[in-house]
Amino acid sequence: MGIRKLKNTIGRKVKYLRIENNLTQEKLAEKINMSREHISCIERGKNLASTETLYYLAKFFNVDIKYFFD
Amino acid sequence: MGIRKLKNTIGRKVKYLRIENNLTQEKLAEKINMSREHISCIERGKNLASTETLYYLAKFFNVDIKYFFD
DNA sequence: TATTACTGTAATATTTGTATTACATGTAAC
DNA sequence: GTTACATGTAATACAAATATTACAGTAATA
Repeated sequence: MGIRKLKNTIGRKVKYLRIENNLTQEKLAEKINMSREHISCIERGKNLASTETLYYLAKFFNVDIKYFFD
Repeated sequence: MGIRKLKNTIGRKVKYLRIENNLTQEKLAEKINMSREHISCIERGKNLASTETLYYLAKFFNVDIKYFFD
């Protein structure tokens, strides 16, 4: 899998978890201390979430890091 | 786990996998297309490997991404 | 001792992740 | 149609990841 596909994969997972947990981008942003705009970019596959961000997302949603890479 | 501990944890794992596979920092750097200096920093916990780097490391060493996070 | 291989480390530059601000778009309810 | 909420998106700026270059240190070995 290349970098582009990786961004899309992670983006889909983040969006799915967010919706599943009934959170807006803004609420999620508050929870993990990041900007709504950046979450939007990550979900749309424009940006690649950093290691730190993925770590906190996994922790918050109580999923394994592995989940984001499938 | 905070960011500092995360760096150290990942660094230890990278070094362990590298030694276990009988590779020098330089050889590993060639394999995954990154600089030896940066691998050194990652192993010593000075830098945090990016999502992209962790992905390629996991692929190369044939381990799950989860491994790097304990 | 001299040499070779491996690693640490600093300085500088580039790229990318992220925040902030601002505005546009969409969508549902009223 | 307008109000309110959610999201897209662009511009600017900063921080962190990474490359490059250069040099120092350490250990093994001829």
